[in-house]
Amino acid sequence: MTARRISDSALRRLSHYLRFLESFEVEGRATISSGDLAARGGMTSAQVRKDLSLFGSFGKRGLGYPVPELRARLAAILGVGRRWDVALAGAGKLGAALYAYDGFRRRGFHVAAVFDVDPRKIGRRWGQLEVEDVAGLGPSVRAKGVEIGIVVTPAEAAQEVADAMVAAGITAILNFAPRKLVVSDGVTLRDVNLAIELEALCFALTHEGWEIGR
Amino acid sequence: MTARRISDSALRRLSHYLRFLESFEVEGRATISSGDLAARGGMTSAQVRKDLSLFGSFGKRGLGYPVPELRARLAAILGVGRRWDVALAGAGKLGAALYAYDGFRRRGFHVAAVFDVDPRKIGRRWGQLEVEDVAGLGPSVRAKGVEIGIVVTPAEAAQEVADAMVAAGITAILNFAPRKLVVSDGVTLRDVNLAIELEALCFALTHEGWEIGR
DNA sequence: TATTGTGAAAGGGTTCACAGCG
DNA sequence: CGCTGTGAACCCTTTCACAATA
Repeated sequence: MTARRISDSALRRLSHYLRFLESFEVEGRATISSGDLAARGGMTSAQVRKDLSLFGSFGKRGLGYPVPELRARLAAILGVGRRWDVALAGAGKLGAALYAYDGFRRRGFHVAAVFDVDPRKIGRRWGQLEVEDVAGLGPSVRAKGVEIGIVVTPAEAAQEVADAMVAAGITAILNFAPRKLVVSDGVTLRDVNLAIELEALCFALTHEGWEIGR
Repeated sequence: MTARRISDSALRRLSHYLRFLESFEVEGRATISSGDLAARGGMTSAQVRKDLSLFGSFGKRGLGYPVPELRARLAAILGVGRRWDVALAGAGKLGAALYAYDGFRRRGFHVAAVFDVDPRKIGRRWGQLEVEDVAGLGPSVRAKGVEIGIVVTPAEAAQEVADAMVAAGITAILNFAPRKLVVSDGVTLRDVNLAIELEALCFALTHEGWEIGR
């Protein structure tokens, strides 16, 4: 166990396992085999075992894995057992949708600040929060101890906002703006790019018979 | 050229190349080398050449690629030169954000129908559209010739809605619901899962020093 | 006996390096 | 000479297969 590297696909699978285990736990299952866990998500049993073995051995040979225990270990591995404070940059429709998204809160993510440039939006109340001027992002983020930034600005503003987040000490950014951002080493950046996903669908529709691989 | 398979990562890169080329074209550049194109997105020149070579040879040795021509070829390869009719299932905040998203329209995606189960939402006007009862999804999608479905329902309703879409002849689905969907062979499914992206950020924050691979 | 944990093999994506050509 | 196109090498991920063991 304890490697220094995990592939993006393996990391995504861990998230899936966690969700599957949560539902198995609700169903009252005490143990589960790698095969049953894999079946739930179209993976293979060997893959499940390899993925888990990156972090230790949690199972019993002949029996499988104890469901509540593995669920707890996975949550700890992913780091989702605690509350995480998030800053939203961009008080537009997408920002509002994310803010209202309930699965967010349920997973321990707490929107601690919302920023925008638009004077008509600044000062508006969002639940307990007030939309702040993006100019004050640095001090506000520092004061609130925010660790995760979400960029939901137009493409043009995204890099500038990301820079401000990094300068304020944020080291994990989720970017929804359709533009490639550059961040310094040590900052984790993930992109959700609607255009790319839609173009992949168009490609599939246009090239019947082609396979889109892992 | 003309393979039968492309990796997901290569396909995503093609989308990036297209966007880079569009901006190079606006800047008035006539030709561009694989190195310059790669530099824009942190890729390598060999990767650019390999990706493009899947579909033909578009460059001139010693010179590079003609910008407008390659842009057009890429757009054709991705299938984004035309209008695509899209159906949105879920008239909630996220659906509304996507509906209003301008990059959408600009890329040729046209929301042709919006569906929901909530009687209070059904019948409401969304621009030119009226929110329809999801019970009538099949006939409506068929009548309008919709080819792409976007699922923005709660997790519980997602599979049922996807099934209805497939039954109505849709073969390309973008799923925003945080749940693994099962679709028949021949249907292309892509997921945008906010929980997974956030958990990946938590993992990175929790495991300083770990690298998250491609 | 059923199932894990894991080396070894296979598969496939990326990088290298260079021949080919404008 | 500069840059593309591509076979070969390399590297990483997935799959296989089996010894270990509850």
